[in-house]
Amino acid sequence: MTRAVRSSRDPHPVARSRGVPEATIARLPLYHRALVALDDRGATTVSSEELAAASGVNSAKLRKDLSYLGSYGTRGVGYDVDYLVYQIARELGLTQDWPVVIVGVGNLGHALANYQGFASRGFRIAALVDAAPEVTGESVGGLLVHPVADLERIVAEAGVCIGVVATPAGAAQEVCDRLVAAGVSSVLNFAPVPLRVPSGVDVRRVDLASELQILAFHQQRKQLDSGREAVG
Amino acid sequence: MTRAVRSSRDPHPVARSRGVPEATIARLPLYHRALVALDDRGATTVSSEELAAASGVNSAKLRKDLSYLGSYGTRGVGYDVDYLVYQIARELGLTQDWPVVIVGVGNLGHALANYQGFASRGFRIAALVDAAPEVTGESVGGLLVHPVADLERIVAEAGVCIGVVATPAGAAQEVCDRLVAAGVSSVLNFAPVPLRVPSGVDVRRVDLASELQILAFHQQRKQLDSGREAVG
DNA sequence: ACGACTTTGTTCGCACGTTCACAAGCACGT
DNA sequence: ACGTGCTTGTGAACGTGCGAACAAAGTCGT
Repeated sequence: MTRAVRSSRDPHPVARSRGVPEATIARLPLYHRALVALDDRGATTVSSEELAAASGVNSAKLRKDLSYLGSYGTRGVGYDVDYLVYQIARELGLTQDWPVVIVGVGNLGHALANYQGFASRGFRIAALVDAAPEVTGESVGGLLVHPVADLERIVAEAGVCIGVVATPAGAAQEVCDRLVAAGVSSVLNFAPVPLRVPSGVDVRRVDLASELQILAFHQQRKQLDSGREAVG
Repeated sequence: MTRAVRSSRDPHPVARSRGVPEATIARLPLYHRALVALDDRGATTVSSEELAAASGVNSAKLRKDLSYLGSYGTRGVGYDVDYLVYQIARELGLTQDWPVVIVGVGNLGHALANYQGFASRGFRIAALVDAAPEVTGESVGGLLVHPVADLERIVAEAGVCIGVVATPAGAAQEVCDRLVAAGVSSVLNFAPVPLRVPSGVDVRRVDLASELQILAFHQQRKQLDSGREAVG
C-alpha cells in the first residue's frame, strides 16, 4: 500500500514507532472519529464489537490495534469512550496545534481552505499560498492568499511543519523542494506526480484519478464476469 | 473459485483477479501516468529502472507488477512505451468510457467537477446532483446541477456504474444506498464515514483529515525523537 | 463470597506483499 | 556466427498484516 513514506523510495526505516504498526496508525483516525460520534450521542462505554461496526472494521483487528496503544479497556465491559478518545488523540498528536500551509489555491485548494474537518482535529491553516498574481491578495475561506515568494518566511514565522501541495503537476516538485528547504518535514501531495524528498521527510499522496481508475478496474472485471456468466 | 462477490468490509475475498494482486492494481495508475509523461517527452522505450524512478517505486517491484500483466518487455532493451501504455490502459479499463455521477456539489464537489484529470482517463461526469435547492439549476464546470430526486433516473439513463459521494457525513449513507439501489456498484467516498454496502459493491474512501492525522503522528514522533536525541 | 457471564488482550497460523539475487533471453558488435 | 553486455522475468526468503480462537480478567447477580 502506498502509505506514509519516510523517503519516497525507502518506505519506513523504522516501520513501527514504539511498536505501533503502520497499518494500525492508518486506522486510528477512523476509530477516533467513530468514538467522537459515539460520545456526541452520549455513549460512555463501548465494546470492541460496537466500535468496530461503527468504524467499518472487524472487531479482532480493532482490539489488536487498541492493544498496541495500551490496555485501555476493561474486560467484561468495554472501553471508556472519553478516555479512549483522549488516548487516541494523544497518540495521533491531535492534542497539539498543527499549523499547515496550503500551496495552490485552485479548485482543490479552495475546497481544502473551506473544509471544516481540519480545525476540530488540531489542524490550523496558517496560510494559503499561490503563484498566480490574480489570486494573491484575495480572501479564501477567511484567509488571505499570499504570493509564493513569501513561502519561506511564512513557514519560518508560523513554525509550519506540515505542507499541503495542491498545485498543478508541473509546479509540485519545485514547491515541495521549497517547503522542505524552509523546514517542512511532512507533505500531503494532491498533485499527480511522485514527489522526491530527502530522507526524514514524509509524503502522502492523495490521487483522485487513481482512485477512480482502481474502481474502474474492478468494475470492468465485474462486467466481464457477469457477461461470461450470462453466456456460459 | 469464489470470485463473484466483494464488499467493503471484506476488502477483497479474492484479492487477485486473473492473478493480479490488489497492491499491483493500485500502482498501475502510477505507471500509466509516468508512461504517458514519458511518451509526451518523445521516449520510445523505457527500462524498468527509469520507469520505476519516474513512478517513485523500486525497480524490482515494478518488474514484478508488470510481469503480472504479461511479458511485455524485451530483455536487454526495456519496454516499448506505446505498447505498455496501451496494455496498462486496457487492464485498468481506461479504453472504455465511464460515466460518473457526483453527488454533493459543495467545495469538494466543485473541485471534482472542474478537475481536468478525469476526462483524459476515460471518465466522463454524467451528472452533478445536490440536495440543496439553492444549488440545483446552477451550472458548475459546464454542467447543470440536478436535484437529488432525479438521481435514480440519471443513473439509469446514463448507465452510470461509478458514483462519487461528496456530501456531508450525515447524508452519505442514504445517498450511497440510493446509488446502489439505482444500479451503481462502485463508489468513491469522500465523506468521513464508513459506508455500508451490499456485497458485490466496491467502495474506496478518500479521507483528507485522516491523511493529515497520519502525517501528524509521524511528525510528532520525529519531534519526540529529535528532542530525546538533543537531551541524551 | 462465589460462580457464571461477558469482553478484552494475546497467541498462533496463514496469506499477502516486498525485496534480493540470479538465471534466462535478447540485441549488438566483431 | 558467436561471445559480451544489458535488462527482463522469476524463485525464494523475509517481514508484515490479518483472522480465528482462546485464555485472562473483571463484573454482576445471587
